[in-house]
Amino acid sequence: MALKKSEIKDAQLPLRHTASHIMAQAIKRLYGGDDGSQVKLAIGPAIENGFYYDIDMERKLTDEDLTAIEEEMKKIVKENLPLVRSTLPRDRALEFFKDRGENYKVELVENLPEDAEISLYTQGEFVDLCAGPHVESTGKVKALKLLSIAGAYWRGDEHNKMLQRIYGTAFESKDQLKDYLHMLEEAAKRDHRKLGKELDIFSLHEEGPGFPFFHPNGMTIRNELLNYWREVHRRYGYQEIMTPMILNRKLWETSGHWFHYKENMYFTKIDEQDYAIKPMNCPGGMLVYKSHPHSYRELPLRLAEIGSVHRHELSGALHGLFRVRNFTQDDAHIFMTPDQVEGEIQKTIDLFDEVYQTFGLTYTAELSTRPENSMGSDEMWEMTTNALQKALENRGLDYVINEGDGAFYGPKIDFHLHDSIGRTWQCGTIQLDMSLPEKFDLTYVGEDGEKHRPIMIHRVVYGSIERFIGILIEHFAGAFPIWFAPIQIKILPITDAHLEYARALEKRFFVLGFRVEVDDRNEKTGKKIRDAQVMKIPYSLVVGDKEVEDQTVNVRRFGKKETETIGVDEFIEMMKEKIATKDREY
RNA sequence: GCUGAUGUAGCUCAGUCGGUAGAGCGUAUCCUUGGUAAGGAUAAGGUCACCAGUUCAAUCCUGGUCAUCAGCUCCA
Repeated sequence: MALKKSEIKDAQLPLRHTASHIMAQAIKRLYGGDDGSQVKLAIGPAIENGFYYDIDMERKLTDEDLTAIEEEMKKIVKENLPLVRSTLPRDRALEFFKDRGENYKVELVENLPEDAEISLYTQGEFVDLCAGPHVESTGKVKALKLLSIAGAYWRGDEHNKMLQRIYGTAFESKDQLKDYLHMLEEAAKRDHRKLGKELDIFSLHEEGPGFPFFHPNGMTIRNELLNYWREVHRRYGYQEIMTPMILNRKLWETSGHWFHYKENMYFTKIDEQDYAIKPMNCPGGMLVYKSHPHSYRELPLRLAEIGSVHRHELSGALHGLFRVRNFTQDDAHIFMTPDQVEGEIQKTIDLFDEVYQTFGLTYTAELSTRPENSMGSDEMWEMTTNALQKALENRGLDYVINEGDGAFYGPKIDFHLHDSIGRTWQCGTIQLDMSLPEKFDLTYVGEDGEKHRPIMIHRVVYGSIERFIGILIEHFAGAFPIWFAPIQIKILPITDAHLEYARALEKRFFVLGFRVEVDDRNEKTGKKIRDAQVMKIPYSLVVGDKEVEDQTVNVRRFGKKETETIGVDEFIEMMKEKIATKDREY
């Protein structure tokens, strides 16, 4: 089933839209001066979880102002003002907003067609340009909260003036608001930057902004994810390659990056010649393909590369592991004949599906089609876009179509993962590329003995290992499945009389490849249990007189209060089983 | 990069209306040998992000730089 992006509507939309008008009205009342002209309104739409309004005023709003505005808004709700729709011809509307000094509204109206009827909504003394829809009166907004103040460019263009944007949210009932605020709290608790520090997974330093440092715990996660990745890709017929980090300017000129991606690249010189640090793996992959002639019999050729890339992202865009300047793509380039496209895309979707399911992540796919400034023939676009669409439909996936959102070199499918608290993350993508095979003059020899141009796709499943780890930290709230938990087992001897037994167990587990530690500190059991729980370690094994005598362990699973005494062999079998099946339950 | 905010011990934070700082956790040592979320004592730890300026004196005031945070823009 395909759905166009513009068709997705939120039931809370009218309510939140009205809330944004109420906020604008409150701000006008508080800071607008006698005629309201000291506050100029830009736009104020409803968004996914709330609403915002962009305003232009001298005074810089503070958190205290936010509280005052919220109070004023509650008054307006109490006044229960009806929202009345009216229309004006375009020239009258222009005059109306010019009189009030609302120059942003004037600009908005000017962009509407000459013969347009302009719709306005009035509530009490407040009138706003607006297409609606709204709820019938301000009293319907039963629960509202203002969340933050931030800067935003007029019309989203960084060359324009920066306005003040106030974010808020609104619901039909107080309970819904409470649930939403609770979800925000839960999200803050799971923040991978916080957990990454607490669980000693990674760190960031002033000495390298955007260049994450992975600690031993982080490397365990990384390596387990990559081991799994390699196992899956081997099964799906991929071969792994590695290409250099630094390559000559000539290559980047051929690929086009030297001209189109320069602001995002890092450069260096070797023997007086220009080199660039790779921001993408593709050009290197092209050289591998080109290193010898290919027959149609070799296709599809799937070359995978776990490649570390560097991109100079804007300083303000950096965000924990989600947005960094050095990240690792689980890249692959697949070269194929035109009639292999559909089947190969299907196979790729299967691979993605398998990987995401392993982590208990559901997803939605988005198909992005031809943009305005694109290269390649109409036939090629049609053929490739159809192939992507058919592959999606053959797999029975629900997907969203983003008209005109593809890359200039080809259509693409993006995979948006849904985490355990309902947020979505773009990770995997399958992009068709009609440009690079052309630029690098890639060929294969067909059945007819002639040279042909292969079709190529780029694809990543994890997207960026760094970002994916960040998502997993938040998805599991740091309580990872056994198979990639940094420490799987903590052995807690009750007194040092039991240390010898604990050490013997540790050795046995270590030999089996389990990640195990003994808490040999001079602390009470309660303290050791607490610390193991804080570190979210899957299994705490308490060993005392009873366990030594019976050769057992007392197992406490993370997050559970009850314990269970089982034989050591039984515990080992359970561990092996959970690891082998990548079980997400403890 | 832009707008706004923030930067004090390893972590989380308090504090000084200008006279070089404190708590809890963590760490070390000692006592305690304790059965499922924090046993006790003592100690070590800070150029108060960095660089200038004002001042008899700056962690505190002013300016700049860097980093982080909330957004915008951009994106894996």
